[in-house]
Amino acid sequence: MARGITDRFFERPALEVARGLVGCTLRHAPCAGRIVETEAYAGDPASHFVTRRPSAGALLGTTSGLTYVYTIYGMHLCLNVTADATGPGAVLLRALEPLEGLDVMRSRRGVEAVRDLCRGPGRLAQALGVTRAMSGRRFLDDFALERPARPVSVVTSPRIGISHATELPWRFVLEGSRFASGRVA
DNA sequence: ATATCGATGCCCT
DNA sequence: GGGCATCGATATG
Repeated sequence: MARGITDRFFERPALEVARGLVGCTLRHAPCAGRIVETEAYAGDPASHFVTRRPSAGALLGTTSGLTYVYTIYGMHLCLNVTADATGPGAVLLRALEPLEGLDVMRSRRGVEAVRDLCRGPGRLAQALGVTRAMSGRRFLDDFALERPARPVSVVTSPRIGISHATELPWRFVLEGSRFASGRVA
C-alpha cells in the first residue's frame, strides 16, 4: 500500500501529527472511516501529561505511535495516539466520516443515523469497539491508517470541552465536513 | 435552534 | 471529595 502509514509518522510534534491525520482513513476491521476531526495535546496545561502526570505521564512523555485510551465523565472512552517520542504529545481522534462496517457501528452505538455514529470522541470510540485494554499497545497493531489520495484542506479552532489553554488553536477539522463535532463554521 | 442537566468512573488532592 | 479532552434526553424559542 503506497499510502500506508508506519510508526515513523508519529515521531514528530503532536501538532503535525494531528494535522496530518485529518483526511486519512482509519481502519479497525470490519469498520473504517475518514478522520475529519483531531486535537493535539502536548505539554500544555490542558494535556493529560500535565493534569494526569503520575498515571499518564510516562505514556505521553517519551513514546510515539502508542494507543492511549482513557475514560471521561465516567462512561465514555476517548482514543488517542501518542506522538513526539522525545517530548510529551498525543492526538485525540474526535470524529470520523463512516465508510465501512456501518451496521457494526450501528449495533455498537444503538443509533441509526450515519451522522451520529462517529461524531464526537466518545461516539467514535464506541463505534470502533475501542477498549481500555488497547491503551499502551502499538496503535498500528490494532488500527491501520492510509493517507488521503489527494491533499485536503484543514481548518483550525480552539479545542473542545477544556477549561485551560483555550486560546490554543489545536483542533483540526476537515474543511466543510458535516461529520465533525461542534459547530459548523 | 440552543440550553440545561443527570449519568457515571477514574485520577487526583 | 472535586474535576473532568462527553453524550443523550428533555425542555423551550
